Amino acid sequence: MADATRDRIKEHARAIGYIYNRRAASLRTSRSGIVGVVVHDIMNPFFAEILRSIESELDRSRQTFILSNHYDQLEKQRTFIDTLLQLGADGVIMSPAIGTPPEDIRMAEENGLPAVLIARTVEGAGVPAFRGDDAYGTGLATNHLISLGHRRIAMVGGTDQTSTGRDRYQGYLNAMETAGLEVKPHWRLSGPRTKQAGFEAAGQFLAMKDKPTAAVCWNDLVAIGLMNGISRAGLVPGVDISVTGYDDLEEAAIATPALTTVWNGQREVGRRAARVLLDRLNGAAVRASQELIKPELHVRQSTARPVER
Amino acid sequence: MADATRDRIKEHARAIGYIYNRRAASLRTSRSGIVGVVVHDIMNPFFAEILRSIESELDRSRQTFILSNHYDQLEKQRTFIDTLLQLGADGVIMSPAIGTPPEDIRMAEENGLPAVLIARTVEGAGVPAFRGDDAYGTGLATNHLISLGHRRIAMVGGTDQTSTGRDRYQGYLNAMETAGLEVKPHWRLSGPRTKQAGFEAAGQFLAMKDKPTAAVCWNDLVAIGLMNGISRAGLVPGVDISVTGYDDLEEAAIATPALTTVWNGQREVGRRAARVLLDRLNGAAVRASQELIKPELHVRQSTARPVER
DNA sequence: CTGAAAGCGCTTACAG
DNA sequence: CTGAAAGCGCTTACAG
Repeated sequence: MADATRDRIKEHARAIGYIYNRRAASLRTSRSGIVGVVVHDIMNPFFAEILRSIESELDRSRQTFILSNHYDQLEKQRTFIDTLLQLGADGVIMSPAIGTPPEDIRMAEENGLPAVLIARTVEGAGVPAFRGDDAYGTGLATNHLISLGHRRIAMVGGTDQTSTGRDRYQGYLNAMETAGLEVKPHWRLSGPRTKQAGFEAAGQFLAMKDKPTAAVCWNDLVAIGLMNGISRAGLVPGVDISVTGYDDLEEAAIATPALTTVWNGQREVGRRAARVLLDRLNGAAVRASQELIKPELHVRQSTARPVER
Repeated sequence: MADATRDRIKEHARAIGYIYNRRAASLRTSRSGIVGVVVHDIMNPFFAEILRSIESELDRSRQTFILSNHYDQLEKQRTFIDTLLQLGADGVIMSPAIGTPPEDIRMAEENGLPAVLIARTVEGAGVPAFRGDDAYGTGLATNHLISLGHRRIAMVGGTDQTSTGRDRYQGYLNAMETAGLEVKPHWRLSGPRTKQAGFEAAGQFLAMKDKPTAAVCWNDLVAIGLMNGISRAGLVPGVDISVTGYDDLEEAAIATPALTTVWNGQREVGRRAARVLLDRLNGAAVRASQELIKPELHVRQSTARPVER
């Protein structure tokens, strides 16, 4: 049958309500047109912004994408990868759950499910990874506070269990040490990663002896929560306590006070990850590249010279 | 082959790396284990909370769910429904895009894709719908402000193009009229549905002549944005201007000031929608029921007696 | 160039 | 109870 004829038939078929059966096609061609995306939590605006750019990139190539949260539970992540394998998905973009062994990713790859990592890295996975240069980013924030005259600076939120967590803390440490400033262990309030947790950390922060005059926060959510908690306690964030965020979410600019933060290139991360995966689907060779996107400091109203009262 | 034997073989097969091919199974059984969920914007925390409860409900029945945004574009919604049909999805839970004709939903149903609506209704679609009682909810907020002594009350955000928009405005109108209060048309600032838009609406709000002393907002995002804008202008939300939200997002309680808002039962909406869909998949008959979840007023710090200065 | 047949990996109805 | 065969709806390699 000639192509033109086939096209005409298909067009007519569609008009009268024919539905193309992708399962059958996929069974035959072993191409499903499905790409999986799994992150810690899609409701987190940081991932939400990445997802939006992945979405627009995949849309363009008419790939359907399946989204899932793993909530940092390896088991949930494994179930999802299993599902993708069973559905014959063409690839997966993932922000690996804490503790993901490289074998999990290699297993996917060996079963024909190419993977691309975002936001976090897995040592030895041998697949492309896209994320921001976290150490450099918190360095920017810390140096900014130091240059304003702050000497006692806390780091609020995050965990040492992820590469991102270690890198961000390291950037803060390096900046403090380079400036010859003391770093007290109890100035590290690790844990918080949400607005709620940042809000709750305010009490702990304000109760510290040698109370810091500034806080480098894990992300914008923690920073905004912390600022809310500081306000609730009757102090003025951006005046009494300087606060920096991380990510530069859309929300950072309209917070009160407007948040000084580090732009993390989430659009860029999503776009590039999607493109590399699409390239791989079209037969390009894997390069286990580690692309670091250079963050930028966006100074707004939440940081100022320290006020000694 | 006996069941026990089959099970033993399957178990062994899995152990040595066998991957079950769901496409093949689905082709044969015409059951795919996939449920589609399409909403205006999954990044909106209101939907995010609904999605979380849908997720936990579907997880329990081992259904995979595919998520998509339609951004209120009918074309995107149609493409997604097409995709679901092609993949042989078992059902769809949707918050219909503005202007969705009942035929779109009937088409899905006729092709074996049962639908359940959330948050919005489509007249004549003949499928179950779950949402809050919006008119009642904004009535609660408006009456609360009236009882505090407010006489000039604005309504900020939302659109008349959705059933929800019309219902919420109607609830406000009814409450005002029942109390014998005047409603000026320019007190309705329609449009805003995001934090950003609420923030931008503050200028317009504060510039009104006969400036209202309180604002009933479309949702929590608009309310928080508006409060940020009011703060930025040097006024104190919750003192100079009372503000109510809608939805009672997790964020409402930690906003500054803590937001008085209307709990909208999003968990409940998601849970029930998922259950009814699962029931339908298991052969239960459709009932085109319209379940209204009763909202509740949660009073916090963003509302107080009016201050005439 | 055209058309009929094989086969993707399952499940189920059926013959033995 | 067991095992071989048919068939879901596509695509592709192949014979004519």
